[in-house]
Amino acid sequence: MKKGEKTKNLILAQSLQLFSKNGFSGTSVRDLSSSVGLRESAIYNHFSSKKAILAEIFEKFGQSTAGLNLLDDELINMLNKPQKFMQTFSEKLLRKWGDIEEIHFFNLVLKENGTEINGIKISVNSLLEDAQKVWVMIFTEMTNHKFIKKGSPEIFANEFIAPLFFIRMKFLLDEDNIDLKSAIKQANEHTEFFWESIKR
Amino acid sequence: MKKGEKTKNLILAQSLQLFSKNGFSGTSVRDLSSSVGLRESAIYNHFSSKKAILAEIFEKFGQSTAGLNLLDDELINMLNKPQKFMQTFSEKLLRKWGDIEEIHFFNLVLKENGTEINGIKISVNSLLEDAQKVWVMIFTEMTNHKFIKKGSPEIFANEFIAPLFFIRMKFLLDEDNIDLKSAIKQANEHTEFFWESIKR
DNA sequence: GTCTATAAGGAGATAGAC
DNA sequence: GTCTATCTCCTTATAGAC
Repeated sequence: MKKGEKTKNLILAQSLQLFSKNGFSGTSVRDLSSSVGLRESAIYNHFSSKKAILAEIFEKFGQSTAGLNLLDDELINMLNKPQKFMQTFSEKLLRKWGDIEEIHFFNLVLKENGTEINGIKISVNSLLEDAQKVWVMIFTEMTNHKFIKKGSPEIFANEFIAPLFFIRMKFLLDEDNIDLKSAIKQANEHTEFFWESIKR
Repeated sequence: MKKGEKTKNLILAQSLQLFSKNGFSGTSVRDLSSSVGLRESAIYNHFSSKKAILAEIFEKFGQSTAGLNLLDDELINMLNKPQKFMQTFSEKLLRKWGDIEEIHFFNLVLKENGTEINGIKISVNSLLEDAQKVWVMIFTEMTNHKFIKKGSPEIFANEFIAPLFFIRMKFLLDEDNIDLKSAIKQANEHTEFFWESIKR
């Protein structure tokens, strides 16, 4: 990181927090600068406009990984034990979702859903669809290797992911009431229930 | 409805639409009045403040029914046919969710999640929890009457509702891309899949 | 890179005529 | 109930000194 980027990153971090709490329109450059400890005008030394800050937040956090980065070797080697695989993955995913920056970003996406930024529409849907695609792949693989029973990988993916998103909304949305423990517990219950439906 | 309430209701309707699209902070009284066809000051003849409009929107739409009002006699008499019951209910629920005012209100709740209004916190969670409670009751009933297999009604409720919310987010969130047909199709697939897990 | 000062317009809200 | 006119404060953003 360049030396001069320190303040810029501080502005980005504070912006993410404030935007996620009060929305883009609900946050003034004044709010923002005072939370960083600068004057308003100093902000414009790092960003050309308020909207440019939002754009850069989405550049930084916006490339949804849909949990793809969680698929390390340890997990891949578990593909032949689907229940263990799903349980391990869920827990990793929820821990990632429980991270304060992830929570802020998710809240921001919910608040700014539909807003256009640099010609790209902010969309909750894209988050859901990305996750779905990954799991269609995984269940296709599992079906091909006969680790699970025959069936539509699309339906399997929906049925597996939907409750995880539900859990995220219930336990990992309000930063003052993060309940990772309950989230993981409920995810385990889900995986167990789901496994009964897809085991051979 | 009183005679003088006509304009007031028009203001409420337009506000719901604009707030849901641009957020509360992103909508000015000016935007609002011009969309109604009045001057700003005329708004204050019906509401004491901009915030009072938001409050009244939540009074009008806010009492989540969680689908309770969908439980008519026709449905209640189907309790002994759980699959048919769930399928009929889902379709009714999705049709309700596909209503343009419901979509606007849901988007508003997502945008203003966490905002306090008259001391009450706007919360997506309360929507989820309300729905969950209703279905815990239903599955308890079904279990007691041995229409479905033994199991935790709470888990059954989560597993049944979560995919419906997922479907709502996917097909009934963006008012310019409402896809009720796909929503109902996917809900039927879900019900069928879920039924296999809970039938005796 | 941050400061002070300032521009130019938008915000919510009120007063009083019709 | 709606209008015109107006108030006061806040908003994003820029200019130029240090």
